[in-house]
Amino acid sequence: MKGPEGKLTKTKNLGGASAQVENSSLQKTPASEDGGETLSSYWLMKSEPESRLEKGVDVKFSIEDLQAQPRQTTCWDGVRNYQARNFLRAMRLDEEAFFYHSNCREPGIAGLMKIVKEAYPDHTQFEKNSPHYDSSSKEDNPKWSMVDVQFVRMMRRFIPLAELRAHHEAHKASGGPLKNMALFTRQRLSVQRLTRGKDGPCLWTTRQNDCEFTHTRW
DNA sequence: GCCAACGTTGGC
DNA sequence: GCCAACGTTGGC
Repeated sequence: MKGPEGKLTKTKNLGGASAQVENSSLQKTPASEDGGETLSSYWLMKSEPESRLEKGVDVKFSIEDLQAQPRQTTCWDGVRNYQARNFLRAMRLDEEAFFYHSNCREPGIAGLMKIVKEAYPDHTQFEKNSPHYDSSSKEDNPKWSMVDVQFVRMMRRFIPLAELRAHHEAHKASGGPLKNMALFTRQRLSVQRLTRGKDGPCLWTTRQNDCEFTHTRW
């Protein structure tokens, strides 16, 4: 597939040089003005980019795999942890999520995607041959949810785990924005919210920069 | 409700 | 492939 619509999200050359926002207060998010009650969030979601069999099924799903999907969109199935599930349910349309590669040779943030459908029941919980089948979940009261995500773009530069950790460690001492980053404080959580500092989320994107927190840029 | 056993996650 | 971290299960 990857036919006509592929261009939407790839190699955007619009805007490019003209945007000259500086730190903080930039990037208003496409927030629909609904009384301003809900601040939009950024998220981090983990997936394994290298092949691994789980109940005979390969669970590999890299950001390249997302990019190769029809309309570059997929459902994010298989989350079986309550805290992670609750974050899925808190996600709102058009919010952005960092795609994190885990359990692989080079762990780190590979790219960006956005939420294109809010939480609905994860059908794989009812599929007996799914690696994520849950016999305790009933169709009339599903336990597990998923969202649909769409590829936005690759990071201009891959951000390795080691680099995130170095910032996290430094911020633990300095009180910086990544001091409580769930990647390190909630080690096995596969869906995470990036917490807000007073100027915004601890980690987010801008038009000019792939990824930044407060005044540090990647 | 405690907590040991167990299973999974995920870096290294 | 090892193994530490940690969430879940289930006996009591």
